[in-house]
Amino acid sequence: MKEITSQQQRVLDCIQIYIKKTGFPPTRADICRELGFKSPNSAETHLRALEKKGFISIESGTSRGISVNNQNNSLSENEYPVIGLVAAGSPTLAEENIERTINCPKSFFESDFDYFLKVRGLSMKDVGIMEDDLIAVKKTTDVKNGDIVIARLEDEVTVKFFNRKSSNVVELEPANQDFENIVVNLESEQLYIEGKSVGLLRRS
Amino acid sequence: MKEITSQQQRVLDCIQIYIKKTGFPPTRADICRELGFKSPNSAETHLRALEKKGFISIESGTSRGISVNNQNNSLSENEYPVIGLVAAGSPTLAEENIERTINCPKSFFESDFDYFLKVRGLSMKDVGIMEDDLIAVKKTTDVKNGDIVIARLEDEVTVKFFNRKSSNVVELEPANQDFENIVVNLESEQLYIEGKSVGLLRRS
DNA sequence: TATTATACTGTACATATATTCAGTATTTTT
DNA sequence: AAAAATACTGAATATATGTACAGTATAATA
Repeated sequence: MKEITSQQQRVLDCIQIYIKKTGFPPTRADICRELGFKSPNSAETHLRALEKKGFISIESGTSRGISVNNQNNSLSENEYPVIGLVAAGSPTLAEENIERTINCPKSFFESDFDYFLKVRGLSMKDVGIMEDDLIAVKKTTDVKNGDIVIARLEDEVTVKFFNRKSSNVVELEPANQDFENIVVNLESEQLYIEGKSVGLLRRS
Repeated sequence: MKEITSQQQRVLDCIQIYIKKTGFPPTRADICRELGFKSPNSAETHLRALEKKGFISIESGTSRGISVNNQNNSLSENEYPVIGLVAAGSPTLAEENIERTINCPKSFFESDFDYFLKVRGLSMKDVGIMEDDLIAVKKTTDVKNGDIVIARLEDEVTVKFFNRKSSNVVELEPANQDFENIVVNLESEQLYIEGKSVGLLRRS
């Protein structure tokens, strides 16, 4: 995705506002009217530039055939995948791990997030994370002590408090007295931090 | 909103799928192609019927000028009020009780709901309802034993399990051993069931 | 320095598209 | 029993719209 110019940004904004307002994309003439251009070719050349840079797609020969490309992945802007049981060693977001998707506003939680993780077990019961709850997970390795993290240890994915004891030792702490702390020696064991919890959803 | 016929539903579905797939609404010819009609007038009459019944709007003289009216649609988003501390005796949804609103899809929880209630206290801790959690509340008095209800007892609003003991006695049961059951004798006390919990949201 | 990208005006035209009119037939409502 | 709604085919047409072509001008790039 190349850089967008300020005028092209104006046109892109205009398209998105028009769609939001009317439900369908603008014509070249509509864009001219909105932005004060006097020739439909002004809009046309901007559209071609936006298409070349990947911001929109244009269906040729089709009236109002403009669609705005969602910069991120194939998932539509507000569909978030729900990850259930993650198979050992497979990438978390692999298609076979996606149980279903949930339509949710992007800024629904305090931070943006990438997927929902369906909770198994009661190891975080004391902070109100129950079986089958959906944790909103932000993919990041930038976690602080006290964060609720989604960690992969060997072939196990687990949700725990993160607590770095020293440069080589991390403790994963449950919030349930029936469970014990997991002490990870980073020299002998591999610990992947998949992300951290930024919110929770329960649908019952 | 009048009743929709099955063919009209097919056309409406076709429009929504087309928009989702392409980013812009279909033409009459597109609808014919998708549904196997041989005359554009077949689509036209269906569109007129859908417009008359309020399911869509048509911008006349405008190509692809169809917009789906989602006000009652489950996909549409809505602003839901967040109710915090409810003043004694005042209606729950009175403006002064609304802390803020949250934009949330209508069909976000299993059942539709009316507002979010911000939880105070830990009386339902053992079922994972923590302080400051937001409970999605459906306004209803139709509750069953075992439902988590929002009940008003005298001037107190509380979240508890509902348990009808007899025609005149209801028990409100916490999910926390530190709290005690509230036994309500309906003959001597007034119990208002404001609604029941249909989901939970935590934003941290 | 030549070339390409950006940022427009203005005209023209083929065609994509909405929309009307004329029919036919069945079902639902009044 | 009549009227209205539903559910189509088929043809015709005005216009809404994409798009090419001809210019002008400035900034960025090679």
